[in-house]
Amino acid sequence: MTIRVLIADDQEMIRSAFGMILGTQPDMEVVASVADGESAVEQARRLRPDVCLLDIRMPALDGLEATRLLAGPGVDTPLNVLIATTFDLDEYVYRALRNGACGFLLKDMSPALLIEAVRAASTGTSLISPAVTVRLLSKLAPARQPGDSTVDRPLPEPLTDRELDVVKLVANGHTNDEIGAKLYVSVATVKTHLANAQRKLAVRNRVEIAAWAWRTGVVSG
Amino acid sequence: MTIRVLIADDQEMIRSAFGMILGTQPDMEVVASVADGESAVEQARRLRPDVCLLDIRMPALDGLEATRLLAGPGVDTPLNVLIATTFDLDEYVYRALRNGACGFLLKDMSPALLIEAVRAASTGTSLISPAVTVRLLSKLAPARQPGDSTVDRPLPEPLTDRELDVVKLVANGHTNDEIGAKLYVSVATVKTHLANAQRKLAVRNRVEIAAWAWRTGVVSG
DNA sequence: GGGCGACTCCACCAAAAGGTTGAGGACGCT
DNA sequence: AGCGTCCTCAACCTTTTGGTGGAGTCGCCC
Repeated sequence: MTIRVLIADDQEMIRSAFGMILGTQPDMEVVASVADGESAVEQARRLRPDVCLLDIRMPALDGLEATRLLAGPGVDTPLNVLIATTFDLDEYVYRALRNGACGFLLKDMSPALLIEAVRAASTGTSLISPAVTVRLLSKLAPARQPGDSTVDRPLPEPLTDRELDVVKLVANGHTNDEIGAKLYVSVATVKTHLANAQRKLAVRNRVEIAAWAWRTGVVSG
Repeated sequence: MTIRVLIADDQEMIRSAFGMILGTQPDMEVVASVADGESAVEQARRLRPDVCLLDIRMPALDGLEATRLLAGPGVDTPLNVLIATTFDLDEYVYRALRNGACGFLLKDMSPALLIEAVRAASTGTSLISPAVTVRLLSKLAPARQPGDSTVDRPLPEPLTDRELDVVKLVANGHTNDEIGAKLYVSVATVKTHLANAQRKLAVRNRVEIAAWAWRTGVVSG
């Protein structure tokens, strides 16, 4: 069960380097190697490789648009797309991921990482260059900073199960009335839980409660 | 310039497996191998390894707390900590990263990935297990789903600059009064902007406005 | 059996947010 | 000049939230 890879990059050098790296793996095979976005989309649709390794800067159609055409929302049978680029711009990362890419690599990565990324992509999972990951993380969890007071040490007073239920619903934008209805309790109860949670989390209103819930991952997207 | 690694895991098997994997690399050296959190912190402080590879479930002191002690906010010379665990829980991921860990690995990863992660960690950069990354990404950019309607299309009615200012402050948990003070406008103005933003985003209250702001990355952390 | 914590609920009040309508000034575009 | 958009503000009212204090039930543990 070999992993079939399509490589798209306008630089001949890069294409052959990637080809050589992947060629060292017995279970990987480069099925196409093209120099522009239009050919990439064309070949990808015809050959349906397990992984499409796309550069961003390409003639005719850039890698981000190509990604959207191959893996974006609305595509019925999306392919696994891995973006590899020299340019480490947030804008690129976001657009790539939103367009359905399942990986974002910088060209200064090690060969071993490329191989791991391709392997991950072939199963639809994601792997992102360390340097990029650091920045993505900083958006999820503020970066480590000496003297930072907003630490995530375990709460001195942990939330009870019921409080957590209420907090989750608050984070989803529900009013106290709705929460009461959903949990089959009165509004008074909801308010009690909320007040307690508010005290325990040391926050001032429900928006901050919701913020805590989003930050810590108690609720998700 | 070898990379000195400390391994902490309560399972003898895991410790030796990790040791063997890292041992295959000429530039890596396991300088300590301990079975509980307290020893891990102790040895790490004494030996100052380049990378600390910690399990979460450990006697005496769990890996998350150990991470905080070695790399958390307030530590003057933080060490590079890599968390490796069997349990893929969001709660763990967030706490680990907030406590200063620069990586989060699942124990079902490939040896090659472990090596890459250690190498990345030794320079302070991050690498996260593919499976975990997928979920982290889904918080940044909604996951690809055929027929998904929550796509990254631009809003039919885009927010104005001022509305965005207000939205950001809402997402940070401020009241309308505070927002007015910060932006040097009256509360009435804040309410107007907020009402407009609410209509444009098609949401029902400020918590959902905040949720939108976090989802789309208008505000971070 | 007494204590404790979690969960439930009530009343009352103050503060904040949400909804509506209207209106004036600044700016750019045609 | 006329038009539209954005930003600003106001008055008025309803709904929702936040704050405080109290109170009853249940299950668990010592």
